[in-house]
Amino acid sequence: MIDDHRHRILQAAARVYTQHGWRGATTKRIAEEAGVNEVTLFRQFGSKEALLEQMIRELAASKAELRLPETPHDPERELLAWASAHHQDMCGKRPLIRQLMSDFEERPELVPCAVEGPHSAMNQLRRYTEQLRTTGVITHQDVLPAAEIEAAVSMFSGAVFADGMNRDVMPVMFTQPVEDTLRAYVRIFLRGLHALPEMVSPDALASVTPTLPSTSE
Amino acid sequence: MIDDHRHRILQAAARVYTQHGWRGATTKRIAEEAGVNEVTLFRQFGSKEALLEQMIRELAASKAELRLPETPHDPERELLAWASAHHQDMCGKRPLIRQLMSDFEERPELVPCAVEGPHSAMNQLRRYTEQLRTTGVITHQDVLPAAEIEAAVSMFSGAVFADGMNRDVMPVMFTQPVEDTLRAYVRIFLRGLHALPEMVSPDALASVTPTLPSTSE
DNA sequence: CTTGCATGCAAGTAGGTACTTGCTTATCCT
DNA sequence: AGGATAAGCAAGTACCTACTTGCATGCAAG
Repeated sequence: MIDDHRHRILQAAARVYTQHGWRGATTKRIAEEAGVNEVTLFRQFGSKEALLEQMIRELAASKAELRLPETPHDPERELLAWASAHHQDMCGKRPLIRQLMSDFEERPELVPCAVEGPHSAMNQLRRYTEQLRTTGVITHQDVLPAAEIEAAVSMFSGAVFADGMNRDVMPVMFTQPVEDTLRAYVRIFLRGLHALPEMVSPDALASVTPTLPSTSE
Repeated sequence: MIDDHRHRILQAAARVYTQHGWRGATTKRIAEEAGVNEVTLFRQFGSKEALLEQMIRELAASKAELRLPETPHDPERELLAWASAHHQDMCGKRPLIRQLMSDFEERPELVPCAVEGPHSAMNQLRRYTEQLRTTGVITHQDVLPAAEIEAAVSMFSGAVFADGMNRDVMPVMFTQPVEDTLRAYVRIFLRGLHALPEMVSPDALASVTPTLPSTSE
């Protein structure tokens, strides 16, 4: 019974915080939303700050349930699944994320727990990409600097993040449906890594030119 | 004198709003920050809402002063300049943008004016990319669907946005310095459009294989 | 010189905020 | 049956919030 109350209060706090932010999430509103007396809230959590912090920690801990395979088999399909899962997860949490980011200025202690989810997601992508390199899916590794691989990873995950965060408010900037867009992101990512068949087959290519530097610096 | 006061109040409002958000930007704080009496603020602007709205409209109107050339000459250099300018512009407004995005839930009327800047920036990039296509810098146009070009544009600008917004709170996710990262984004973008020399020269390529579909659908 | 006008200052209004206290009621465990 | 525990309710505290009012001051144009 008591756990049930705590749970309901935490859920109510999440809804109210998501809509109105830290300052707008008044104890009165949260109590009404949870259908409990305002005093109960203080008896259970001690203070508004403690309540909101616990709620945020719990919500931030939940992340998209998707593991990229240890060894890549079908990169396009697997990366699309990764992108879709995280895009969807982020769309669900979008208003919460927006409120959180605005609170970073006043409550920097929120940063670490808010950042944990995206961080682990990106590390998964990093490891997967490393596997692409070691298993030879990425051709021309010799001329592709490691920094550029790293940048491709952050570019890809950054684009997924930006799409999820901004699509609702800037429809003119995201003209294609989500799934098509993500598919294209995956292809551009892979092509950026030389992990997609280029306009000529790798075998034929090797016989034509030895190795051509890809940079023009 | 009176315009000077209005200006100082607007600037103070921007600073306070940036730090504390809409609810935290109290008239008392703004007046203190501006060094004027709180009553002056009401006599000049009528209400807190009117003041903040005007301030946001003015700030959102200012955007990075950089025009991509009508006809591309050195895409890598020009796109890097574009990305750098907008990244820097966004870093300057980062706390403001974060607050704005959190207010979208409660004050949707802010959306249009907040979105105007990024929108015009992306349209510039769109036009420039179209020029890349029509002037033939983008090879293999025949096999590159228009939707994928559009996705590349939103991927590139999304990545620049995500980098500018998140780099400060997630240093582990952005390991390389800004300038290097943006340069890599540009290269991956161009490679994604087949606008960078591939591992084999286009001439040699044409003689080896006729045209190979690039998609695996 | 005096008539406006923008400002400062002190005070007040009406409501909201987090949080507390004292008391009553319902429930569960032994 | 009895005693601990958690909940509800009404009221109150001390402070903050946007916003108003009345009055005194300074300054600039007629």
